[in-house]
Amino acid sequence: MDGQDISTPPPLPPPSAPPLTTTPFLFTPSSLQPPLDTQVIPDIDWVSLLSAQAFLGADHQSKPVIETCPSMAGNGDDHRIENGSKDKRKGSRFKKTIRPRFEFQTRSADDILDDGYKWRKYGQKAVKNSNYPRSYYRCTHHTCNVKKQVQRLAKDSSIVVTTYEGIHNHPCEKLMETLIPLLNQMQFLSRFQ
DNA sequence: CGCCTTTGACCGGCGC
DNA sequence: GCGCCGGTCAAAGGCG
Repeated sequence: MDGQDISTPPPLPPPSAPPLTTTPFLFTPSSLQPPLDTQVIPDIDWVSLLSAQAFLGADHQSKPVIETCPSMAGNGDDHRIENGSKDKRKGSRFKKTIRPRFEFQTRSADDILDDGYKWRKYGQKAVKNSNYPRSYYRCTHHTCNVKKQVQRLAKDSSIVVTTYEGIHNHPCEKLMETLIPLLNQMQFLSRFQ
């Protein structure tokens, strides 16, 4: 368990909504090098993705849907191994767990996509075989430990590769702001059917 | 003053 | 065992 209470209402919306502000949207996981033991679902659309993420919210640990990879534990639980630590570093003392992970590409001039969540950058690294650094972000919500990585494609610098890892355990306020008037309108219209 | 980014150092995993 | 590499920490500085 990653520390979040998955018995209570599943996270609404999905861990990270598709970037609404970037066009055109590309989803071409097959063009990427999947990390480790990832399972890539080709030709995924966001409708199925949203369904998948809803499912992940209900039972993401036993049945990761999009991609999985060994990763540092998180989402609230501290999985640090407590033996003989010389320093207080967290990253090096987490045991591996499986966390849901998926990635997509967008063609955008901006590295940072407005996905409705608030992120804090905690690192940047130059990676091999790429002229562009990889940036590491963490969700700023205090109980949420979702991370994302952002990197431009070496072959096409206009494409940004974003990798999300983990499940948000809190609602996306921006998305709710958008959805609530829509839901109200749908309720209103449904009375005439 | 609080939050954020930047950046060098550190760590574990992995291949040889 | 060693070196490379990716991921993370945390101090320092910037900004509103």
